[in-house]
Amino acid sequence: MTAVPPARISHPETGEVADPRVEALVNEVIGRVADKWTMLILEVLAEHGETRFTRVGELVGGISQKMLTQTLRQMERDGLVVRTVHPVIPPKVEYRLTDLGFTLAEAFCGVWTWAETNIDRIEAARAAFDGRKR
Amino acid sequence: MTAVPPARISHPETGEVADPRVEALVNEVIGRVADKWTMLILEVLAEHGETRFTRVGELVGGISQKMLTQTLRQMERDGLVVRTVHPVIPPKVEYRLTDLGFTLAEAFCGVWTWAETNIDRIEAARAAFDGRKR
DNA sequence: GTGCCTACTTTCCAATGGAGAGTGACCGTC
DNA sequence: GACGGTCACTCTCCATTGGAAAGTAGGCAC
Repeated sequence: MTAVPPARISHPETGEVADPRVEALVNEVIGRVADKWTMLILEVLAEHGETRFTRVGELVGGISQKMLTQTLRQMERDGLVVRTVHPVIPPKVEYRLTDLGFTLAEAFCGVWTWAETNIDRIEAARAAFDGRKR
Repeated sequence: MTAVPPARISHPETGEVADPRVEALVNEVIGRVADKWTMLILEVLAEHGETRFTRVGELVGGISQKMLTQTLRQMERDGLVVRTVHPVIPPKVEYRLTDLGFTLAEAFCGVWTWAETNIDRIEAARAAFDGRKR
């Protein structure tokens, strides 16, 4: 988190950044992590702290139970969340971000604020595009 | 890009951030933009500047033509890229980021460096998880 | 007993994504 | 003048993914 490597953008024609092995791995990680539900869950866990299964689903909104379980499991496997099972009846399972998860949430924070500040521009662009083409 | 709103994370129990209408719109935008191919294309266009159709495909790697056209069209509609058709034979179409696209690329830059710096931690977490469960 | 609670799991079906072939428009070669 | 090549798609077929809804487990209240 300290010692951020030099920017990876804004230098066209300057050659690749690193060896292709790392490149491929990074792409694989991006593929896993840059998914709608992962981002949304990351956000609610960052905002609400330790949260129960169904509550996460409510806060995310519009997610099916299948995808909720699946995404949470994936995130647990990648070390982004910790799953705590309280052996009570009825069952109680809580999820919270690990340090790693938190750093990722911070990284995504920029995208979030970008989305907030640029919604109008996107909608304008869409309207212009749709108006032009049809 | 100026006047970044206060951080949206790290304050559990502090109540929601804004009105739910904006919340929903932001989620919709995130859903569109936080997609594997969009991120990857954004990255190559940020790094390589104006680029031709097939070249983008090569640089992204592993993307089908269908998804390439589809994602580029979507990005064009959202005002992230500009599509320039040179009326020559054989056809030549170039794509480049708009200012808006560039700001998004910058926002994603944090995720990129996060992925680079944390690959080892993710792999370790996965190994631990898989070892525990099987 | 019958329900109810929660966190899943399973089943079924519709939508998405990938592989690969086809298309159009023209040019250069034979 | 038929033939192949180039490039940016577009179309078709099929496997995988994702959503909706029902089922499961296991004990507790009635």
